[in-house]
Amino acid sequence: MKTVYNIIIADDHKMFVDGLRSILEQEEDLHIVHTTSTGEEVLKYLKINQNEQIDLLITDLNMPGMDGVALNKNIKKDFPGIKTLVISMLEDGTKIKTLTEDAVNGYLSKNAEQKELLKAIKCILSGENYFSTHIQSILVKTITNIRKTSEVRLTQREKEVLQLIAKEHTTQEIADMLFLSKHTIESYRKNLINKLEVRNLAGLTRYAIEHNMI
Amino acid sequence: MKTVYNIIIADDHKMFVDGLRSILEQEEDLHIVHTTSTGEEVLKYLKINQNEQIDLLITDLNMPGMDGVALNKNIKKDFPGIKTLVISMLEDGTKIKTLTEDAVNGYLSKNAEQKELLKAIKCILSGENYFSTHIQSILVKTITNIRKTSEVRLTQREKEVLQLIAKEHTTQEIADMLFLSKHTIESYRKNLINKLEVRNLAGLTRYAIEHNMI
DNA sequence: GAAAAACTCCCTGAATATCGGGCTTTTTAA
DNA sequence: TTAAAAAGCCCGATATTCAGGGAGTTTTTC
Repeated sequence: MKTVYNIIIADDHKMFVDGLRSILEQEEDLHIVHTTSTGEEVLKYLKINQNEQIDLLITDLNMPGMDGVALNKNIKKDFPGIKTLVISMLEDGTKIKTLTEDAVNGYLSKNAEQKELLKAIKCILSGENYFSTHIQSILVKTITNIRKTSEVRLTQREKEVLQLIAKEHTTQEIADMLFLSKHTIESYRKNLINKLEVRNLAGLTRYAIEHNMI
Repeated sequence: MKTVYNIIIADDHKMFVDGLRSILEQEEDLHIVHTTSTGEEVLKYLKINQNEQIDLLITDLNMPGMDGVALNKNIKKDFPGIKTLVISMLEDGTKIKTLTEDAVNGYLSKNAEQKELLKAIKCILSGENYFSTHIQSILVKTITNIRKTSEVRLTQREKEVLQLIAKEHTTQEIADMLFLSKHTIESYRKNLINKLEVRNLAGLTRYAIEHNMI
């Protein structure tokens, strides 16, 4: 008896999907049943074709609308039987971390070789997870880094004030906006400078932008 | 007589190269003679194999080391007979503009269809340039936008000062670094605030970051 | 229910930034 | 080539930020 695995591909870069298809079509036991360019379409397809047995979803990370992270989460919630392999341009540690927490089965960079792609797919279909040593090291780095930076967690109020500071508002203005004394805002400002280990307003602004708070 | 066109592909995403190859291999008149993952390799290959007639270079925009923009420029300088087609993930208006100024023959987004890819290649090989209407509109938008923002062009000195300001340096420090009076730096600061139409240090920092000057 | 964290407010002096001027030199364009 | 514009430079007055404290109230967390 010959097993054929059913695969769905989600990627808004059609050229990439075409490439992926031509690679997978060379394998006799891999069958692409559907390709979409958004995460929403995948879920819609699965809901309509519940009778169809899908084994693997290969998805891009960055897509318009529902991205790979959200899609993976939804899949694992509603269709836990489907394995997921995320393939991405970038090696975004935070997103990889979230994906692993959501039980993704593998992560591959788009600069991986054809050989590695097939290896990952085979690996996942046989029940194991696949993460290259490189991805693993990124994951570890991210987790340890998060642990380090999570010590400087800001409170809601602090975030609020920081945002307004970065938006060029003066202390007095912020005080008026939040119905607080200007002394209070000055305290926040001081605390933020301490907590974030910056020297001045420029540092605060940079922090705010880098943590996309504006 | 049957013409076969020789093509070189440069992209650090091997999976994409594989996909591209399998698409192009279906065409009888297209022949991939070489694939590389960096721009430097392309130039090296061309220098060594001068006798070989290359018709088209298909290159990614974002690559480690020499990127697509620099590669295109070098190709057009040293091997003006070779047509170039840049394929990129992102639709970066500024880079597209630079590319057109450097006589690139076509620009394609990676989310283009297989059909469009072949159309673009055929178009370029027949002597025309290929830019989709979408890319054209981005180009126009970028150019008009540049014209708009070019009114607030900063001098070299201003950029230098702005950078240092955004890096949390105080006026005195910057003055020391640039061997200028602190009053001078204060003037720059003032002028920058005027020119960039911001209110304070936070605005300057944001501008610097948004125009990736740090 | 106690301890910790968050939130609020206040003070002072020193440092720094901001604003409104004006001046000379270099570059650009009519 | 010669004005006009831009770049580079400086000053003083005022406003704001920064650093160092202290201290009471409310909310979370254990």
